[in-house]
Amino acid sequence: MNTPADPMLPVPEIPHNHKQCVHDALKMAELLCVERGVQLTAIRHQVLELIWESHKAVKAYELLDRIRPLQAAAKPATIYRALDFLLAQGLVHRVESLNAFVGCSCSGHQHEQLLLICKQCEEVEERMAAEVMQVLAEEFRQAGFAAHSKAIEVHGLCKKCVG
Amino acid sequence: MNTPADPMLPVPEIPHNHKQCVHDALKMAELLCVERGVQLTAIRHQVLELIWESHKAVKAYELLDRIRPLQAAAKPATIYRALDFLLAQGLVHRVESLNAFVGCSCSGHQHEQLLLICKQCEEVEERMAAEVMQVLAEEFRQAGFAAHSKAIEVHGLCKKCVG
DNA sequence: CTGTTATAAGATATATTATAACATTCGCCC
DNA sequence: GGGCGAATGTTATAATATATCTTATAACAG
Repeated sequence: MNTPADPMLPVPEIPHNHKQCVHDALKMAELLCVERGVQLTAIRHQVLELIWESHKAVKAYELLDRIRPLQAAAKPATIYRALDFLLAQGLVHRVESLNAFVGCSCSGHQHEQLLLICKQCEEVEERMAAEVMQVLAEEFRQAGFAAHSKAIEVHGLCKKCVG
Repeated sequence: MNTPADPMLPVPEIPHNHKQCVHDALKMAELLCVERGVQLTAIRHQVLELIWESHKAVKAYELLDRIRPLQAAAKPATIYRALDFLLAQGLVHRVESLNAFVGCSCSGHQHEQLLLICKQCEEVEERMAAEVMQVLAEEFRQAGFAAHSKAIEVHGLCKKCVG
């Protein structure tokens, strides 16, 4: 079942401490919002926390269901407004191809990202992929195209699921 | 209003003969369907033709409105089924980020594509971008990711609109 | 021509995703 | 504590997509 270690791959995976991971993301979000003078209100914070429950992309109406224990009166607009805010602050990404949302794992920087979306476990890995972005930029230049969007989504099987 | 010619850009644009362009695309579609032993039925042909009316990405319900003069009884499923077929045959692309559809300009080949989506004129340019795909493949290897999807969508301003 | 099988299309209903519009409340500044 | 803008509540509806069941047609063998 297990494939032998690939000599090309660097260090073996550090086991993922998700509690820590979420904690860091939330702390970072709080910090950034203070810095920027915008309000990470209770609802927005809760939505962000719900999104970070896993690394899977999560749907708006799923968030709605999951926030109801905390916000009994929540309506679609409640979620979409929180999402609008979080997207604007770069704290989450919208996964266009899934109509779903995922926490941004490097919220500090404005950046282009590559999103690797696993069809099996549904987790989304975010990568900077500087070289890809650079080659893309050259392609845009050739096409005379002024790119705005900054996310590239690719579906497939992640390392854990491809085994 | 006009920007001077950019010395980096190759030949000036060949004026686009859209009638020819559509004709070619439809002929190619007919040929491929015969080759593959699948049926390009009247509805499917009409939908493909409607999609090719422009190089803009077109919405399913817009197609529905536009096919009604020809197919008075058309319902959402009519369009979605035709689209499913056309997508399966690689004759059109789904633009995930717009929930819209656009004709595939190189239907013959199975291939990876870069879709340059103009925010202003809404046209979609399809490019092979071999080098981009190659660098991406290397990135996937590093991530241990087995990519399935083959389309990359980028929003921005096209050559005509950026001027 | 007729029966058989597979595929396509019609028809209805409903699920899912997202926004509009307007009212109300909250938090902050003065 | 009054005014202002941001945030949230509330209701309604728009836009996108699929499920399911029925009916029709194509293709082909006998």
